[in-house]
Amino acid sequence: MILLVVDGNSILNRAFYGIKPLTTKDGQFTNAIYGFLTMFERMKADVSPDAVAIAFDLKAKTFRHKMYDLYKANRKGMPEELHQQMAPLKELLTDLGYRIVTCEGYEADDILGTLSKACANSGNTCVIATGDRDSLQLVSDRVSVRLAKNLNGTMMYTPAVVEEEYGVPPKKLIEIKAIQGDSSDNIPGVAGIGPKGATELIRKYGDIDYIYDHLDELDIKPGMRAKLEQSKDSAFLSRKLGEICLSAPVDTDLSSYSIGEGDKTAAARLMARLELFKLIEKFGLDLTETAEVKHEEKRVFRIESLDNAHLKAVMDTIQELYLHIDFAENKAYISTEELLYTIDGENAIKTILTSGKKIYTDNAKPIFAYCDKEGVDCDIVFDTSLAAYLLNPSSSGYDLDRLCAGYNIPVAKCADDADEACAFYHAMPALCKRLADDIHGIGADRLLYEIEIPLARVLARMENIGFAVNVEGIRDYGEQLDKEVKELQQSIYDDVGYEFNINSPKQLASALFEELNLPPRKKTKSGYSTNAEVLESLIGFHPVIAKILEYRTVAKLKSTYCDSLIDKVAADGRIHSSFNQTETRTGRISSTEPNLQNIPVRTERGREFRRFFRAKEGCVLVDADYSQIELRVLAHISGDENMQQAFRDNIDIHTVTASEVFKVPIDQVTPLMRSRAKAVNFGIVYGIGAFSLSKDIGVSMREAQKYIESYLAHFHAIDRYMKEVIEKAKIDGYVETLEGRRRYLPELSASNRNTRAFGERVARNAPIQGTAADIIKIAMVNVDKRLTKEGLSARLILQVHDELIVEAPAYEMMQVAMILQEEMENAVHLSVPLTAEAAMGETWYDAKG
DNA sequence: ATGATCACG
DNA sequence: ACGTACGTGATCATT
Repeated sequence: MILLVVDGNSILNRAFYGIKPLTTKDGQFTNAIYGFLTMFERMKADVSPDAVAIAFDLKAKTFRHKMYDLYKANRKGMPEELHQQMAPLKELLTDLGYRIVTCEGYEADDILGTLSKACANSGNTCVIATGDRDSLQLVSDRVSVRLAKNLNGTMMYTPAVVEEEYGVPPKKLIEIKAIQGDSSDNIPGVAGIGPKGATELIRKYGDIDYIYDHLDELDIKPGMRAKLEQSKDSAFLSRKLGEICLSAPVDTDLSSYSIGEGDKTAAARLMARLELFKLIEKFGLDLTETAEVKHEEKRVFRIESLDNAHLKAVMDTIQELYLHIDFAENKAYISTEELLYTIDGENAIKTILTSGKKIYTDNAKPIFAYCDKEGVDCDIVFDTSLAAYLLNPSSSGYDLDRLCAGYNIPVAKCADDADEACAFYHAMPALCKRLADDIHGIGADRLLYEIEIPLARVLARMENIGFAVNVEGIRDYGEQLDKEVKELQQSIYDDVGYEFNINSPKQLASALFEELNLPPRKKTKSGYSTNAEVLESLIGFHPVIAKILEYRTVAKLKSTYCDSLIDKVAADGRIHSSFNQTETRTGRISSTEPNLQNIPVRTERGREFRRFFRAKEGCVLVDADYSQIELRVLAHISGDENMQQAFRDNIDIHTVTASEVFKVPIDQVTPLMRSRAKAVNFGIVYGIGAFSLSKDIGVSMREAQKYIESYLAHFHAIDRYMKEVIEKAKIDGYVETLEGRRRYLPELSASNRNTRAFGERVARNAPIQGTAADIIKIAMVNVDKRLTKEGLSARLILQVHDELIVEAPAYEMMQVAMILQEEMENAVHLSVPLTAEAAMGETWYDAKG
């Protein structure tokens, strides 16, 4: 039989430090649990063990470990974020049917040693799963080690692999360590001899006993001999410290480790409480089991199919309509206390939607889209996914099953034979109440009911309408680009001397840095970087570089913006992008299939694409964008008088900034100064560092630092705000926007410095970016209202973060431009004016100012 | 499935 | 000593 022995603490450490922080809504850290179970599941699948033992350390206090403690004195204790994950992890492992092994006075290593030996002695096979190399000394014919490298990868060590890598058999590794030492474990070894020397000595002489017994006779250089002599005691002590105990008093009856039944329901429930929904799937558990059902009165509901004849009668008895619609199947589900009605057919769906009832649903946008297509209206007052998104925009999904599980909503049992999902449709009333309470609790009522839900309707209409495109134009342009790609490709092959895949960063790196011997600048995980920044620094070294940059640009335009855009044109000659409202952590919306928010604009060649996005016959596009919305928001929330004054005076903000940073009068600001100041303004919004700023604008770090200091000295309230927002976020655990949109920041309490620094930058940026998102969302809702109210046929068709595009009949053009400007500028009232400018034209290219 | 790259605000 | 600006999505290569 095969026994899998897991080095619990070491895998847990790997998981904790290898995965970025992950927490539940209330700040319980879960990344190590997630990582541990992911790695464990993978190893288990690889090994297919008959039995599993998971070893953990206790506080060790035996002789050997007292010595350890002495040497480990400067080892830091477990950070709190990791410590709090220990207990739930152990509980999960037990619930999943695995046995956890600990032993008073012994470390996990010793348990691995003891169990692996027991295995080998009884003629069985043992696989050790661990994250550190200490256990390699245990490898033998019957014992192998799987070393976890990261979340996905393990390395398998058999005696042959160990010998190949270290040059000695596994047993001799302790001897090497005795000489080499190990700084991470504070094993001293022999001062002055490193891995190479130690390995050579052991390969030649076998062990330190032999070496010290025959020190005078051996053929060792005098310097090394002196070092060995000096550290003799240390060498023997080190061997003792490094040697894993094989006789810890643990249960060595292997059958007692066979995988048990556990309590899968408890496991799934705990995972749900930890919001680790991916794990529930990974372990093949069932979410329906996770919700707590009351013990005595196990609630049951029945499913009843409702035909059109009875539909109206039933509807009359319902005040609040809890509704899920499956448009693919043309099926609606209405939840009541004891029943879940199912209603088939489009007519019935329309009857329900137009009943005038207040509708509570799990996904409003498709319902709005349907109503828009059908020219009817419905009254959706609640959407569980939007509510849950506002409660935590960092979650990975907002499906009913997850939400119920996360809230521990009692899910009644379906008495009939039905799809499991039905239980969650039936649970919607309870779920909605909980979500609504929480939304109220965080003060996000206006955000949900007056912004996000109405916005869902606007987005649905935008998706339905789509954006007209000139397919022929795109196709022609594509052919032109294709020609250029092929020419560049050939020219690059000629320069390099052979054909290769230019799109492969790996092959390109080898062409540039090996074949052409150009100097590499930067490394990535998988080799030398070939990104645009690197290539630009190499222009001048070789004519091929410029061609590669050109090739990249043209190939990107061709594949991303020609080929795929043509694919997405619907039968009506228009592109219908999807706008996702629950995707970003800042409150922005995102656009997919295709993404219309990243159509090129910065270079002329890319910008040409916008000529193919056009208004339909008889219409024009009206395009309005905010001027400096993020800096205006910053001026408002920081209360900085200087910046506010600049906006009130309507002076170009980058010029003002340049004047302050470079200490020259406004009229002496040069274009270079302005462009650098612009970079500083951007940097401030993103949570700047001197390093990145210097890289961005090509000045020394000292210089960049000076700019930042002058900036913050002049805009001193911004300086204060940037400090205060972090302090507050550390206390509250989240930051929020003007409208109360939250973003939780577990990163701020991480032990990793870089992670924490990241959290601080996010704390500075999220309120700004998020408030700007709030504002344009309000504007969208209001623009849509106005267009309807004034009886116009103009319609919003696209939003690009600070820009709105309306397709309007030519004769409505001026009215629409006014509406856009007014509604955008008056969406909210800040302590600085908001300005928006509208322009129009037949194509997006022409309409963008 | 993940990483590298690059398009946008 | 180390890493280094916020937020997205699509494509291609690679594992």
